[in-house]
Amino acid sequence: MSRNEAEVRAEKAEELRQAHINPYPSQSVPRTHTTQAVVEEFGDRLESGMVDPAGKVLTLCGRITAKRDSGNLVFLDLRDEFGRLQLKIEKKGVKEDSVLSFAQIKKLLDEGDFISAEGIACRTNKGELSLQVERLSILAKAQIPFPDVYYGVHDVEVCRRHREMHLASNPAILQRFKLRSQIIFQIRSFLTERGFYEMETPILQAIYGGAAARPFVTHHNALDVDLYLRIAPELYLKRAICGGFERVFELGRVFRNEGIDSTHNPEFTSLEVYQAYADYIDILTLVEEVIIHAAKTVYTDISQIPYQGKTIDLTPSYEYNGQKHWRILTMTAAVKEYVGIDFDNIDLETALAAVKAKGIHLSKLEEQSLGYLLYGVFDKCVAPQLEQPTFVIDFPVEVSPLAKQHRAKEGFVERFELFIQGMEYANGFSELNDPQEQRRRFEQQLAQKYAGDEEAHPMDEDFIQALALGMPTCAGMGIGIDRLIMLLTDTASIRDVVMFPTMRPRQ
RNA sequence: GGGUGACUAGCGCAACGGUAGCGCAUCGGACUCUUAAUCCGCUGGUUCUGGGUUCGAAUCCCAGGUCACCCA
Repeated sequence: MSRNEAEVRAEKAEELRQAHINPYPSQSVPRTHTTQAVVEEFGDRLESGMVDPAGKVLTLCGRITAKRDSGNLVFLDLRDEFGRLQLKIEKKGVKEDSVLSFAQIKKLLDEGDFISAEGIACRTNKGELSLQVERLSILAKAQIPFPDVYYGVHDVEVCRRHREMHLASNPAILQRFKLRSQIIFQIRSFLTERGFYEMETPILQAIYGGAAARPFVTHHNALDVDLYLRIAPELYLKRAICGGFERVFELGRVFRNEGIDSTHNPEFTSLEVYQAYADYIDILTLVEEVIIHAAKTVYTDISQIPYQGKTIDLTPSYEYNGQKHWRILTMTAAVKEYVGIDFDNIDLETALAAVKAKGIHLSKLEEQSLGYLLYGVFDKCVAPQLEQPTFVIDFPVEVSPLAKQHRAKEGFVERFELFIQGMEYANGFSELNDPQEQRRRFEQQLAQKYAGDEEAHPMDEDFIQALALGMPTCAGMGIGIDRLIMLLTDTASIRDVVMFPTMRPRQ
């Protein structure tokens, strides 16, 4: 029975211990240079075959990603977060007081091991900038085979279940998640500079709300009550506005108990922003500003965002009320343009016949009223066709229980959604602040819930009481951050911008 | 929820009804300028799981599992 690689590596760790070398030491490493710093300091110096004449001793640390052994000379590739540097290790060059002897380096080190190396910058005969190693020690022994350096890990299941392998074997993936972090930082600082305060509202909620979705349920033992993981922070953020905050946001995780596909993960990151004394066009403008600011952390030219073979243009060039925006069209205009049915001048019976004549399949809910029908037709037939950034505005009141009635159009609310590449990126509206009207909306939602709509909004008395205390004119918006990061990192699946996506547990 | 496809050594793949094989890695050996190092040699398998058909199944059939993609 032969040993597998994991057993071999465990034995190597044991052999280090036998030699009184801890394969997992705890001392901090006095790093003087990252791989990048070595390139910056010596990159345009040193002739081939030369060693830094100043003899400056550098200390680097990182992970071995390749080992090339040619007898009394061994080359290791050392990778840290910033890049790669070759270590040149000559038998005669390793000092007596090195933690690992030349023989131990050859025999006991493998790809994946973390090490620290002390030596002098040099350039090999073949011209590669390297570190001529004098002392080398182990920081952490890797005990399973390191992903193939040349091929990397490409099995999507391994990449997602064991993201550390994906990251360790593929610098481009590490870069994607660095960008994610930078984008989120930029969004936070943009809003903070604009006077928005970041809130931390409950994730465990007794009544979930703020969106149309099914929640995850959990149980609090001491209170002996079921609690829901939030599907949105909306209602609490508006209560903060009722209390006197004028500009608030929350950037964090929300949870929706629904299927998993390339644009849906059960937990995802949302940004919600509320601004007092603003209306939906003001907050639509803020959506543009936030997304453009985020895009500028990645691209200098926002008119040429590459996404899955297409090019997205984020330049606001559509004239609306004297301002430049992304394309704006009302939902009825959109349906008229893309489907050819004019919902502004039609009754339910005629509309139903027209929709059915086009072979569009409808749910019971969608057959109930002109509003549900309009939204259903838009959602199925128009949204998937909106490739360049497009705001669709003025939604039916039936599908918008938290939005304020339209100032001019009966049966509609002041609401928008942003679509890019047929996908919803943002949603916002002038917030309903009339407590009596809010109660009526919740009651209508309850009626739908009893009629079988599992995503209908539940009644929330605490929220109505907050509105009764008074909420100023106000508008708010939400952006799906994971989808935005997909767009800005040209990634096809949400599961590859979420570092550890939800997967069915093994066994 | 429905459809399609994938699953074989640590990794990447082949064998398509007739003895499970190749490359890389691991392991042993050689080598002071390699960089997917090279050269020589040796290991390594519940072919996702269970059942069926067959003289014989990785291969065909049925059920299940995981994943991916598409549709609702």
